Amino acid sequence: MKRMKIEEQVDLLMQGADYGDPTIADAMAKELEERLIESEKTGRPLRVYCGYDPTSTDLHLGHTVTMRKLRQFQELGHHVIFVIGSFTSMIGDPSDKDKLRPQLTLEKVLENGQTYADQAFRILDREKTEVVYNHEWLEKINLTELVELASNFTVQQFLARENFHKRIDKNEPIYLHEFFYAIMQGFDAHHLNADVQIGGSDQLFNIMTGARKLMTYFGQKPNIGITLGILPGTDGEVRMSKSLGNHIPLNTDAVDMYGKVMSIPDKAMPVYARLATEWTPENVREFENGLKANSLHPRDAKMRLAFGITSVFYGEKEAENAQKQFVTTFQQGNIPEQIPEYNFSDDDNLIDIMVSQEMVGSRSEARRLIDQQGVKIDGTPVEDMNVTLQDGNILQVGKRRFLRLRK
RNA sequence: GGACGGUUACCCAAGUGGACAACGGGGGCUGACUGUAAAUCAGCUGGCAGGCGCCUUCGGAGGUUCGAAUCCUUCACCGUCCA
Repeated sequence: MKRMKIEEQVDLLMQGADYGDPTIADAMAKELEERLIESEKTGRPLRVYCGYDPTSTDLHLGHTVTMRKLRQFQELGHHVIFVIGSFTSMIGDPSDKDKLRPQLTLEKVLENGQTYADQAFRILDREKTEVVYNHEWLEKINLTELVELASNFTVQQFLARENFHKRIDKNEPIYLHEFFYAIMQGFDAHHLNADVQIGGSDQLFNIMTGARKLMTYFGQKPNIGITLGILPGTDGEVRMSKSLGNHIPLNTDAVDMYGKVMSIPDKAMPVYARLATEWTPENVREFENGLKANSLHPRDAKMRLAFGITSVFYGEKEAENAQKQFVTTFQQGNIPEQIPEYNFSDDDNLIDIMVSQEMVGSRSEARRLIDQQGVKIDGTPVEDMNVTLQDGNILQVGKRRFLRLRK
């Protein structure tokens, strides 16, 4: 990977970038190319950073999109800085309007940050990653400095941002400190003397207007922004998020991850390929073209995708096993090799077991599923909920929940 | 400081005295079909019970009423506008 041609590098590093405006995309790609050339000449690695607000400690696939990008830089020999938004997350970013973020204590933030970073090291090279906390410099800014920083911006610039613009039209509140958010982020870039900043495409404004402007003001070369597309959740529509329940968590197992990827809608496959795999731009293009031309069967494509993503986190062996399980269970409708067992007694009836083994949420739900032919014993739908159970019976609830009954 | 509006189930969002366990959409679940847990179609989606019953739920607490998510009082939180 080390000796890639510059244009190949640019191609790889810009993969998945989304600026919503081709002019910016071209400009950024060009600047990146220049800086890569310069880096190669001088031997100075680029300083690349991405900031994370550790409000949740449970990472999912969506979080890994920017991390993977950092990883690519890392592999090309550049210096990666993992910024934990210890200051910013204490304030809370109100642009996520739907959730009221609790005010976290610094202690809690540091703790979360650590967990966060630990999970991130499934992707990043721990040895080569510098982890920093932005409260270390941001909390030292005094009012005089803040006013000075703020004087680089006009209200109109902020109002031009679509996000704010829309909210004004809809008569929704915009808090003053939301404006500071971009300034703080810009200050991070300045403080770190960053060459490249990674973020989601929702960070375009903060990076372009905030960071680049402030860096220029401080006499630095403005950092290059690589804003990546947003990974949709398993519904294929909206951004992946735990609270929406459409996420693919990292803390799970290979079988589950594989299955979850298989459940995304067909139309989401290209985005996943671009943002969530380790594939080269060439592989991705081939994948997309295959889908478009129908030369690649959608089911096989999705299996390739699921395999590719799962193997990043669990290795090829585990991914292969997950794939095998998937094929036997869902494609062929067989029973998976490994299923939990339960020792029942004569007092247990079917519904009791389903409830106590958490195969269903309530007795009513159990009844409903039986009505719907969704409960099977040894492959036969249960008609009567008072069936006599026998040692060795396989109880199946829905498609995915299995239990071997033992007496 | 003033005027006005909001708070409904996992999410969004109807409902302004009885037919409301509460329209609709999203999500989730089940079934059929298939190309996979995709797409499409159909059903289900508070709990307990299981033959037309009971209990809990519409920001909190009280009240009016035979009867309230709907009216009144009060508290809390949120928002918009004017100053």
